[in-house]
Amino acid sequence: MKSPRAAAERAAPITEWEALVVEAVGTVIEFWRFKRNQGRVWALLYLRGREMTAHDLQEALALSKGAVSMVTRELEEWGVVSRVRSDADAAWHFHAETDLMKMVGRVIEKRESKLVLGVKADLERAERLARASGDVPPDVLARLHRMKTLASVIDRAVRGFLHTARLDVGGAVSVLSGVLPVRRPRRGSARISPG
Amino acid sequence: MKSPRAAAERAAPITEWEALVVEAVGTVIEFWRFKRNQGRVWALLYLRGREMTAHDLQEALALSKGAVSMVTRELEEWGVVSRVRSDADAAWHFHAETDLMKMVGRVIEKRESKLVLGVKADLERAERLARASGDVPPDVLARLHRMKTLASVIDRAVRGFLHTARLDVGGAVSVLSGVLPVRRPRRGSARISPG
DNA sequence: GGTGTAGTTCAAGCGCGCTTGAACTGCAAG
DNA sequence: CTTGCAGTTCAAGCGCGCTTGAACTACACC
Repeated sequence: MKSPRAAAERAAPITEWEALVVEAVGTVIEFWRFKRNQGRVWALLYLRGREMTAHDLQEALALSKGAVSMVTRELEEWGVVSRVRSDADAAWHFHAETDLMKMVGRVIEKRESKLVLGVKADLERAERLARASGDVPPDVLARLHRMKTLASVIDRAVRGFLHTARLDVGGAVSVLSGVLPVRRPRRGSARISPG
Repeated sequence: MKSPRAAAERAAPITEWEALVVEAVGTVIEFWRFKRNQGRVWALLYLRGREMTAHDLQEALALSKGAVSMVTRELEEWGVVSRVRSDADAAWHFHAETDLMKMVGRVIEKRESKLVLGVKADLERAERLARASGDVPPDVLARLHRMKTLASVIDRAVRGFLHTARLDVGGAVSVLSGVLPVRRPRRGSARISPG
């Protein structure tokens, strides 16, 4: 064969239980508007806990060459996967970082900001136009104004969520990396298992 | 003509500023995984503050007959739009309720529950299978367990958000209906019932 | 130089959900 | 009964984003 090294370390085919985990993470990540395969790749890397080549990933997850390239690049940009050049092998090897949720939080926040800024600008322009036109009844203007208020309320609620999630996820990061978060006798946080 | 009543009350074509509002709400509602046209219809009904027929909506928002029928039925099922038979006209008239966010919160919560329950079940099954197979290294089992913990953490964060959002939106409802929310510095008992 | 493998890019294809519009029911007036 | 409008349904069409796979670059070894 051409590459005895790679051939020797042929990727282990994915097991049934690994597939369950991979698809579960894929489903969640898809729900948060990322690509399913991003979640699948991260999940497998994290689960196995050792480096895998692009080729390994391609076979284990039944992806095309191109898909692996795109997905890994995106995960790398977000800092949830890193790529190392191993000595024993000419190929790149990927391994999972543990701060998946930090990335999710960051990206969601950016998306939300963009959305909210656009909407706010549109509502304000609408209000200006409506006032300028002069023939808009006061009750309609009042409702328009209330919608702006609603937008702010929603915005604040989402930001509050992201903030809280970020904090909670601070614990989650530790959970993923194996470091136990400080046990606070808060609400039912007794879920954390001994390492 | 055939129907002098309807002809006389021809729907006012949508103005530029109304379009801005309608599209803004459509964008937000779409972001929350509802149909854009659901947001557009609700927004126009709410903004104008008076009843509109299916035909009015069709013209004002450039929708097809079928689309109006589907969208209004869905909005009705969620309780954010109601339908009344006017005396002056044989047709149904729609008008907007003000508790849009209550619906959004409810539906999002349902979706999230479904997702989380499925994921939890899958991860638990995976853990059982992995243990049963016997040849899974302990560190991998540990990571699998940690993923379950992460799932719980995320779940709790989302539920916290929805809870908070629901409360905040209690105020928002009042905002939309014109009743000013009481400025309570603390959350919790801010449930305002005008009736 | 040539050969082979690793990885990237992007136009074309595919899948999936939303929208359309024609056929349908129902009702009221003539 | 017929006519005409209001509203519903659903198969087919369309749009949009993800995936594919072939052509490409890059690099290592001979």
